[in-house]
Amino acid sequence: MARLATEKREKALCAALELFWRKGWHATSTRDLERALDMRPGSIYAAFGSKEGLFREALDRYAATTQAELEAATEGRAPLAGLAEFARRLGARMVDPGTTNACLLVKTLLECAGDEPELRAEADRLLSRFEVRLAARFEAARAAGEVPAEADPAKLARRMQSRLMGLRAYAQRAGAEQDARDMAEDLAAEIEAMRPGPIPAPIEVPAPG
Amino acid sequence: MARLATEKREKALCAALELFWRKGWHATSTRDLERALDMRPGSIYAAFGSKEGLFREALDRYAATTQAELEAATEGRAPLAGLAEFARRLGARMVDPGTTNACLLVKTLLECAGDEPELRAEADRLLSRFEVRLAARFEAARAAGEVPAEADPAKLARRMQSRLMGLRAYAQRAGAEQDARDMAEDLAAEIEAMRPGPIPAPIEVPAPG
DNA sequence: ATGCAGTTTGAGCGGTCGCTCAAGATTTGA
DNA sequence: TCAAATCTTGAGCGACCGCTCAAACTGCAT
Repeated sequence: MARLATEKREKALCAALELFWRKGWHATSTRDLERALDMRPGSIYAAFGSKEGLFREALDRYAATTQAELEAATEGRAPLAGLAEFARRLGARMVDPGTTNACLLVKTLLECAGDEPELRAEADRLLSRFEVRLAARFEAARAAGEVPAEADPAKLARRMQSRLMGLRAYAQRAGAEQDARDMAEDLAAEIEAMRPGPIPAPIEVPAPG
Repeated sequence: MARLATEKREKALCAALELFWRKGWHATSTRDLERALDMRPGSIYAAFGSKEGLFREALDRYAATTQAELEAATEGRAPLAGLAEFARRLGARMVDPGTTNACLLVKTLLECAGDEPELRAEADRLLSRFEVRLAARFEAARAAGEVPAEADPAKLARRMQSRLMGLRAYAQRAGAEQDARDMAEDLAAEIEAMRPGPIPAPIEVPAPG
């Protein structure tokens, strides 16, 4: 297996990620990839082994990027404030055409559930790893007294993960970007409201306007 | 275009729905369908026109079934109680292998976002129709005084839709059925808690045990 | 029994898929 | 300068894709 110059390989992987994210695993053909990476089939197979190998590397890269975004959002903030900031940044990134608003890991989890158990398992593993990071932040929140000592960080992480999955999937609907941003803001506000304050926040906030 | 005996056609459509739901649009081949429907290609094309025609009919049937489940869950209950019951029933149905725990409309929305704009639009339309039904229930809740008069039924419906999408997608993870059931119960409880009561429910319930 | 309209059959079409590999191009080291 | 090592190229393989259609089959009125 050949190794391209690191820089070129990175660029190719980035282009593959963009394509897979937009079109999904099955709908992306090797011909599409050849065009997007500006590489001939032999070179792609020398560098990445197979279409599946390239996809797995793209998945890993995607997950690493998302983790880095979590680090960036939480760094230098109190635990709950960091998690809220992450939700807000996700919302702010929701973009108009919407084909890549949903999480690639979720798209893969749903698309590869029927067959392709390895790809499904890989997406599952990466989602799990991210959830562990969320749980660590909630554990830090507990240690800092931001959430009750009896709260279960793993459960809170699960709930937040599920909420993020939902709002990002919703954002793939036509013209739903603003709605998704609102939901991200709601989620962020709910996370911040876990910190005990003078007035318990109501569960349902009346619609503005 | 030929018309099969209604009964046989229904059975074929049901088998196609099951297969499409499990494997998704791209991964389901016409050979798979021939096997599952026990029909030869000519008969399938005479009855449904094309693979896409069959898929659209399956989508419509799926959406109609889901709407019927909403009717069944809400019938004879107060608005909020009915919506909570629907969430609970969805949770109770989460099943072990998990390949069909996610919503077919969401799977289609995500899988067909890149190309296939018509299928994406069809899934979008059916999701929108369901959301309108949810909004009607929340509007009934407002009329009944179960939620504040200033609440926005459309926004509440959007939020619930997004939550359902999230928990059902989460349920496609390996071994996540119980977690999904818990989230469905949480959602149901939150919906019921919108009704003003003597004690405002806290946003975060400490984990049991 | 017979003719006919409607239905089902399955071989197989033109095309695309993921992928291979011999041959050519490029880089490397002496 | 030139041969060895390495990387790139692209024609093309076998398999499978969605789909067609002439032929065989079926049910029914006569």
